[in-house]
Amino acid sequence: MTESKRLLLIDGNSVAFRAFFALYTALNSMTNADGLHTNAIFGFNRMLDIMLEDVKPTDALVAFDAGKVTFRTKKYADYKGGRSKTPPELSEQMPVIRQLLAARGIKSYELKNYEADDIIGTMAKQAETAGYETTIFTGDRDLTQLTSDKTSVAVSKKGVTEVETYTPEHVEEKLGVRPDQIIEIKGLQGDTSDNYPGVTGVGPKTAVSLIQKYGTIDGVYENMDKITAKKMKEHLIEDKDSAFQSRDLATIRRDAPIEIKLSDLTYKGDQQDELVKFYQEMNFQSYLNKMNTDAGDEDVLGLKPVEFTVLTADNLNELAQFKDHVSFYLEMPDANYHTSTFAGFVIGEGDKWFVSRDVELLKQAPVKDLLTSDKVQKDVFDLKRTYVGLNRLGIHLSNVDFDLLLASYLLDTNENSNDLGRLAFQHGYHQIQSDEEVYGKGAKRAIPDDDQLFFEHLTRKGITIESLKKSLFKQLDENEQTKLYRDLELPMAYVLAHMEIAGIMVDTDRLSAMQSEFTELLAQTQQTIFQEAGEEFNIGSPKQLQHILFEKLGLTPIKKTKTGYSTSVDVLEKLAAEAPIVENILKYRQISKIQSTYVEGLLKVVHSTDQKVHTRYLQTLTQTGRLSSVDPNLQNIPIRTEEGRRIRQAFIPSHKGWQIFSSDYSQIELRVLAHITHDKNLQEAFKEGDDIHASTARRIFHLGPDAEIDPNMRRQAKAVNFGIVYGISDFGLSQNIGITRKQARQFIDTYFEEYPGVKQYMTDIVASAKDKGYVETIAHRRRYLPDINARNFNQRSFAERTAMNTPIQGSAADIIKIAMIKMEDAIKDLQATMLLQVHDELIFEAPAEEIPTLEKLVPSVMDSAVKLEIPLKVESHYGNTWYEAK
DNA sequence: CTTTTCACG
DNA sequence: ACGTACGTGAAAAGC
Repeated sequence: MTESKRLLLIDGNSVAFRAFFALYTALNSMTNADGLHTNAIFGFNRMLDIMLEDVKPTDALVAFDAGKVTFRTKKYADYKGGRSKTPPELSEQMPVIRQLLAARGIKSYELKNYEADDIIGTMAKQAETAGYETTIFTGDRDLTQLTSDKTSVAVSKKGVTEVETYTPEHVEEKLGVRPDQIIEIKGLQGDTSDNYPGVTGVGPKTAVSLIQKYGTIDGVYENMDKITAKKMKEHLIEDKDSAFQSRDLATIRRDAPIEIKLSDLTYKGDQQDELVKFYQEMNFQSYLNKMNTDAGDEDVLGLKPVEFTVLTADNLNELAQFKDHVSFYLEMPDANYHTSTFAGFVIGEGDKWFVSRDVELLKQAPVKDLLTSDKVQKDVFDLKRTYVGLNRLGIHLSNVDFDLLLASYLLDTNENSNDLGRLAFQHGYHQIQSDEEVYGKGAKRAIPDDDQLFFEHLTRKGITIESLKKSLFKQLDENEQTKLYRDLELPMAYVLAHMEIAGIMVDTDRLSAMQSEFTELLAQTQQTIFQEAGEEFNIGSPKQLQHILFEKLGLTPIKKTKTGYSTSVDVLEKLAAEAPIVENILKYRQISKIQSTYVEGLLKVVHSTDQKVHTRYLQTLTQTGRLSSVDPNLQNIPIRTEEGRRIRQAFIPSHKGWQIFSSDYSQIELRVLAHITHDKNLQEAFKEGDDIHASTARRIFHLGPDAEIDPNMRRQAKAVNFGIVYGISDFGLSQNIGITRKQARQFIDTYFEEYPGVKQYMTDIVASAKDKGYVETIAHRRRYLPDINARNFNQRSFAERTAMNTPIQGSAADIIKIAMIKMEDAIKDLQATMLLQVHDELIFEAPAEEIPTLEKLVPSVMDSAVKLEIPLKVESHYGNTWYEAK
């Protein structure tokens, strides 16, 4: 060998398929002048770039499937039967992908009666003989059977850029068998997506263990006398033909009658003229100028130049030109905008953009007037962040019309990002880079020193906000989400900003006292555990704990995790009777959790300036419309155990003589369920003011109206009610309350008989989700469920449960948000301040003399937030600390 | 950077 | 037969 040859073999259909779905959300925004969809072509090209860069091939081939009929379908008519057909939006792109390949100097090939796999298998074999290094690129894991010393298989995982590369060692590590044994596994377990059966009752686990033992399917049948499991043996005998046939179907051919030779595969590289023409036809601006041609005036990344003016004290007055409208972006490099430094800002409209690193300028009249004006509309990215940032500079942002981040979140909770550039890309706008690309990531992330670079990026942010406004508003309108945006989420951003800025006072002395107390307790418990274990070890390490419990002390493992035996609470509780050490470990875990996460964690984030914690509510994160809380998370402060609950003693009012006041919705999710299902029986219980879990117990256990409900029945009924809200499964319920799956099934069946409206709703909502692809809340909040029609049972089941749960959890989130907006207005003349929201609960601080007013006012605002078919119920508590407000 | 565990609704 | 409850965030360990 004089020079090394590197061959790149690409599975054209499977990669195109991956590219299409990776950019599925961009489907409608990516079309060329002729209306041709281009997302798969674009994605394919991106993936191609990555592979070419990675492999630097001397030779390359893209193999395509020749059509539906192959030698496999001739042998087995149902092969790949039942597959939903390729979407027309993808089919139309397939021939164009071949044009792309031609322009990029790569040969494509297909062969009648054979699949792309077989072409690749055959070519890879020839290449091996000829001493080539081969890389196969595909979206299909089945091709990993072709790995060898000379051949690796790169499988695209998710998105366009993520790839997992398989070598024989990696295959063995991941699957537990050698590459050549993959077909044996497939023969036994079959393949649902290719639609061949294998052996009944044999799934991946069984198949792998059989092949590990006997090497091949032939080996299995030669050793039938050693197989003791009766049912499995019967199935193996029964399905013997099927096993061999399935293996045959799974086997990629390495001797397909291909008419091309290795020497035909030379990678010629980009055909400049042809490729320019192609990119122009596809409207691929970014690629066009990556090629460094003069076909446009963009830079290497395909970005058109932008113009900006650096704002100074001398040209401030130019801002007076903006009379009706500006886009504004305030750059704060750290995620936490309560403490972040300020890096700069951009403000402007159309082709007039002003930028600066000096945020002090914002305090000057012309800029400040613009931002606070009720006449000039502002468009931003992340209103709450911008509001809090400006508030720190003494500027009260007002009259925001468009928030790109918020609007985008409402349109699709799945495809959302806090990165303006990345989010813009998802909406089909490419004239900006992501922050990650410009600023870097991880430890290297930094605002560039280069003014030109930084200011251009800022300017593009302003332009991006302006450019996407119209289209996103239009989409909100089409989704009937304008009201949700304008009357709910946009006002919500201000309310949350006010709450975050207010913060809640922390009694650090109290926390410090608890810290010493827990340190002592932990030390004691630790010593006891070491004695019981007979050695010292790190109790906080699951790995070391496993060793002590299951190896040294010989306790029985109950549950496995990916890496070993589980030591979680439910496991330890079952083991508690076997050894006293277990109880102590549970105690240690509980205290050390409270100590590290709450006592020490909270002390770390108290602002030294005001002795308060200022959380950030993430308004655009959850899939259901709930808020989440970070830095610190104030939505998971302990309450269920007394030791933990004491943390709440450290949350106190910020003024002397004030109280903490809290109101929570009682059973809001079940009430929402009663409302949206219209179930008569469930509604009746709420209208009568019954104890809902007792009422459910009465029904599912068929008890008379006067019968006593014992606590255990009520507990079980409560679990059933929870299960219903979560999208019930018999397994889940059985696990939760420790009954058999059969009993759980019985409970569920009875529940549905007693509450037929609920049953009907569950059926309908799943059907509707399958039909429309999304579910909605009462305020038209939307959640798309791409997996609702998945062939994979687990993915599909998960999506179905989500379809049942999201309208309930999400509508409850809508309700409390509406209440919060009304609340801010209702208490505006009081000194009382709203501080926290914990999903179904609002927490305030107020002077003691206002408590009687709040006791009437707050519940009335909350229970009248929306009109449902059943009443809402609110309970209130107050005290000197959050702990006492119970 | 991922995994495990555990805190909340 | 599959392998699960729904929605979150933080800490620590161990790669």
